[in-house]
Amino acid sequence: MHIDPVNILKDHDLKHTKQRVRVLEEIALDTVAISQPELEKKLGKEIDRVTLYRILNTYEDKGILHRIMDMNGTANYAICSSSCTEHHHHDEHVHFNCSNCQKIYCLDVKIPSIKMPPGFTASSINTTAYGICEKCSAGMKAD
Amino acid sequence: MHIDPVNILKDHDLKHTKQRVRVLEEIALDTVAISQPELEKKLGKEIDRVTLYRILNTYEDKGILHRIMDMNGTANYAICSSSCTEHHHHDEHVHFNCSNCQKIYCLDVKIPSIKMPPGFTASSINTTAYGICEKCSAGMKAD
DNA sequence: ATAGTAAATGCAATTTTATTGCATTGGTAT
DNA sequence: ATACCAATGCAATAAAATTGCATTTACTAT
Repeated sequence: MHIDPVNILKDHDLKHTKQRVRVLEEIALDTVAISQPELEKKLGKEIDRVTLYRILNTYEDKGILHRIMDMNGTANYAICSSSCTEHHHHDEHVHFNCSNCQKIYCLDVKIPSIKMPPGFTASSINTTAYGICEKCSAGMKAD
Repeated sequence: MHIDPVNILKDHDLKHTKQRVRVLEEIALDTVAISQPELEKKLGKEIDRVTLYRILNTYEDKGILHRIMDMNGTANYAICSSSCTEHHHHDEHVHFNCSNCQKIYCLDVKIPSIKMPPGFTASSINTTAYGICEKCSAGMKAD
């Protein structure tokens, strides 16, 4: 996937700052989602903790990133597919949370449609599988 | 569903204490899951904050409760179906998280089976739908 | 280019949430 | 009834998130 932070910012009417660019760069490095604590560890020297919170929030609001909660309630972030807009996320693919390396993958697998009981109206749906990822099962070496 | 806290404790070799009974009673009151903060609010006068944490953890370990993370990373708890054991949860039904009242329902809907990509081995899977629940759509009055 | 404006950042302070250690209390088996 | 061990409560600490404000930085119009 080709990520151009500068254009992403332009496209969403966000000011171009080095902190914002760095966050996008860092997240684009890997195809798997990265957790907020990891980001903090990597960028902590360059970007203030609070600023990071704020950047992640606006990115999520704007539909640039999507946020996946893992089993422990920590936020993980991945770049949204191009179809995401400010008010509707289309990250309706299956996530995979490795119980060995903790990484969260955005799988190229659609979430099957599910019939809701009468009275319940679903506007979005999220499914995440837990288990061992490909890297960990080959070699079983953590990260 | 018929819940007998005393027997549940016996069945899992847990000591019978009034705090443990109260937690189970409180959770059994409603068919929907209850969040940790809500529990704390309801039981805060009777049970110490720390004790509540510990009780919820042991219940989860023992397979008495299952924990569902909501969109905000807060833990919600519901009584496990009878088939849960200490080392394997069978809460493989769809959850519904109402964006109005925040309640989490355990729907009587099975999670469809999903084929994992090569290399990925799923041991459990979780899907939660977000939207408006039956109570909120009838009347649109929050809790 | 420059100045003006509004927004983004960093820092400090605060709040909320979670965890740990230890003395005391309370169940349970004998 | 007693003794033992686990569970509880309290205090202290740690970790995570939030808020307010002064300063800096990007963009716009001139």
